[in-house]
Amino acid sequence: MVDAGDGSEPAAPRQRADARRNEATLLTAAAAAFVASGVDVPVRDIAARAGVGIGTIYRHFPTRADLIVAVYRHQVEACAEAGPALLASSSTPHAALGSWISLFVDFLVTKHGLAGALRSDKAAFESLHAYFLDRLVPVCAELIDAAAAAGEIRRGVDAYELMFAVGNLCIGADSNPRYDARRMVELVIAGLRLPEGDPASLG
Amino acid sequence: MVDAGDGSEPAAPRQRADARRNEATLLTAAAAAFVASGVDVPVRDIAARAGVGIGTIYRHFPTRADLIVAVYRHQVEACAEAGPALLASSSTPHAALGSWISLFVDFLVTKHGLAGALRSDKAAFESLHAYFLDRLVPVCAELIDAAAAAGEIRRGVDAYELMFAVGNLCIGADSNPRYDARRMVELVIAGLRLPEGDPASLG
DNA sequence: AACAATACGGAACCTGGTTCCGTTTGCCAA
DNA sequence: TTGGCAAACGGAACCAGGTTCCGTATTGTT
Repeated sequence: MVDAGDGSEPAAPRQRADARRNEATLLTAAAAAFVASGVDVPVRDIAARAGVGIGTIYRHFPTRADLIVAVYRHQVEACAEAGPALLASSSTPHAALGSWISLFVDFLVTKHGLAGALRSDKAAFESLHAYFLDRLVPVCAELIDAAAAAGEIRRGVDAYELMFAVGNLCIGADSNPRYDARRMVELVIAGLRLPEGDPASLG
Repeated sequence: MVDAGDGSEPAAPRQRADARRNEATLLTAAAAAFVASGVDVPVRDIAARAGVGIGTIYRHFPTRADLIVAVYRHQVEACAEAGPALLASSSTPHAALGSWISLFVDFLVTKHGLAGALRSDKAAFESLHAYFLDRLVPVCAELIDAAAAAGEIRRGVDAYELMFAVGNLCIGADSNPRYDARRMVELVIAGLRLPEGDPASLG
């Protein structure tokens, strides 16, 4: 959507070679730092790891959220794309929804602190939140609609709300051996099912 | 229960009058500050509000968690005590569990940022986390056991895990009009129910 | 080779938590 | 009532981590 129309990358008013190099270096350094110390790792540490100054990191990634998004973009995209695929290949829409959410949960819990960062109220993380939501909520909505249309789950479930809830459930899932986010998310997914013989108990 | 046996307060090697006064002042100031700016309000703000120095606040409440616990102790106690009462007065254990969780959720979502603080990985919040859990997990376990014994919910649900999950679901519930934690928690509680036509899934 | 634009580094600054110590205050005993 | 001392106070100072800013170095072009 930023593309000017030519071949590959867009309106970039040509970037200097060292800049491009540094950006790549930073990306790998950040990825490594995130794995080693979580997404809350101090900016200075990432800069040091990449062998660049603090200024450089801020020039390329004005907010920490930009850096996180850049590092995980591939995986988020993959997750988004898996939605329709699962819908096509699963036995039922509800099964597809379950598998897809499970994919998302796996992604989140394996990134130290990412779920927590998503929920931070710092303005800097706003765009991180927004990116995840923009990309994944529509996919989730599609799955929910399909399951609802098939009569497998209750109606009126909001995709945004569900994604938000799942994200929340993943907080602290790493770092706490007594808490298994997957199990709790499963409970939510189970709760979506229509009560089989008891429609009256719905709110 | 902490009382040594004499009249009122126990082994306190007598506290100076001004100290006692300041502690009370701080408690009210903190409560007000929490309401106004959330539990993350800067320590300096609380001190200013109470008209005392920063040192004083740290002397009385070495960590922010201590302050939070002190401010909300009454409500946590009340919640804990409501457990057995609900079990006695509700039509079914599962209903009691639902009502009790709902009580807890109402408590959490009305305290700006408290749910988030509970999940902070800062060491200072460790004791906050511990207090909530120590006090409420046993109550929750009792309700779960009763419901399981009555055959209303699946077996093997861990009280700690459930409380953790519910706490997580409350994060961001204030401050985000599009997210209703109560609804999501209800989903979890619904998910606890035994699949009605599927006795094979019983533990 | 020289110049302008671009990018870099990191010192400096800001915010907020935490510590420390010189000063003040309350309490008791003489 | 007063002298003395431990308790308590206040807030400056320190630390950590994020963010800004600007003098310097690098790139690429003419």
